Amino acid sequence: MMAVLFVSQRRAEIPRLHSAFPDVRRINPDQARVMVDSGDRIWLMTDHPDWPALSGMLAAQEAIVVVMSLAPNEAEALKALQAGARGYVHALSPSELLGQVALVTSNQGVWVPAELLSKVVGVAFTSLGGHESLPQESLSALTERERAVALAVAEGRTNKEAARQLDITERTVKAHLGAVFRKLGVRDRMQLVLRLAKQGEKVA
Amino acid sequence: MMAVLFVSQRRAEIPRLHSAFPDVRRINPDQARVMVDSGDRIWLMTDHPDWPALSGMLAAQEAIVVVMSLAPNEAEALKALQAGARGYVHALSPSELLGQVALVTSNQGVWVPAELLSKVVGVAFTSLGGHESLPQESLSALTERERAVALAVAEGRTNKEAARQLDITERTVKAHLGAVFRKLGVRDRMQLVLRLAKQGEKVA
DNA sequence: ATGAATATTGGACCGATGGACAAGCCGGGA
DNA sequence: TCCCGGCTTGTCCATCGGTCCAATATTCAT
Repeated sequence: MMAVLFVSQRRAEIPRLHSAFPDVRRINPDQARVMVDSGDRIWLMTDHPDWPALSGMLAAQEAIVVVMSLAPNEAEALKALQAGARGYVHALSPSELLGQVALVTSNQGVWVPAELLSKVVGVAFTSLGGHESLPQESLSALTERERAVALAVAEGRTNKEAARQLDITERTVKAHLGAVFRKLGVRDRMQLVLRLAKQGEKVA
Repeated sequence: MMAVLFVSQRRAEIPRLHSAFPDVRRINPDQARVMVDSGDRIWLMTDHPDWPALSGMLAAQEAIVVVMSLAPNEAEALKALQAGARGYVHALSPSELLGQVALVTSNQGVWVPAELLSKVVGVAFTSLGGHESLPQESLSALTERERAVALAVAEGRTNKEAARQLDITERTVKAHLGAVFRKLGVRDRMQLVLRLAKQGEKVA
């Protein structure tokens, strides 16, 4: 458990990664889906065409994904974070920095190179003006926690993932979700997301 | 050096912050500009009207700023990060969590509550126009039957309902659906409907 | 004709989901 | 102080959803 894995298509290894984490093992992208376990720390190279999908899949399995690029840039950083990665770093960073990244990401933190961070945040900030509160129409009938659960689920998260994000048990997520279904008159999570999507487009 | 400071207008102290950091001292917002030094760790309450400006000033002095709010929300989180804060957290978080936040932010990391993180990153990403694949594009990768099943499921039907509609077995629906998931790189029907919804709004 | 892709179905397996029934904790109001 | 609504967790259980291993038939291209 808690394995440290280096996922890359072409590159066999990264010396500084090994010096920072002697236990690191290298696996192929297509091996990743079956070899990765919850809590594993994944260093994912961007040398595979489908690395965002792979990142999303690994993140969904509650692995801690850090994307490594040989040519870091803003767009790729955002893609990585959107794909569930907890970090985005230059592949040839010093081992001390890699250790720092691991420390941060292992504690619910996000690590992005300082020069990219400001851009990421800036972009997010400037784009917030338009579509801030979309689906609060029917959500107003819900309590705060029910709303939080509903939104998490409507974003495609599983009950387990929603539980982890809200720091409650899966059982509590089910309780809130059941209340949401009852109040909104929908039968399951699919109907919920469709309902919210429909209202979202009405506002927009 | 490396002082831990709690900056708040009204609130005298936060018990859990003290238990996490016994050395923390409380100062007023107007004292902050002169008392803060490089490397200091600042816990900044949002109970002052000009807290974003204050955060920016402290960040410019290379202090590590974590914004604390009694009612965390997406807009405020973005405001905090845009103002140079390294973290944004609920003011009444457990002391263990506060310790984690300090650990992350002290190591170049960014800390945002899990439920807000996805939104912040998501907003940033969608504003960049990072999508390449249009709806026809992704659906064209599917066969005719796969597309029919995908659409039925994306409209909220269960496998059983989709089977009845297409006059095939539920088992066959599962088979096609599995192929759809594999080709589109999604893990389940929720991700599918979200994918199609996202692409749909771009076309519209 | 032979192989590749597609469509269909079966069985089995197991995790995810939603409901039913119960119950403890906490904060605010009567 | 007592009550109530919201938040939290538990167990049990039926169903749904997704995947793996096959199998058969059809079409199309080489």
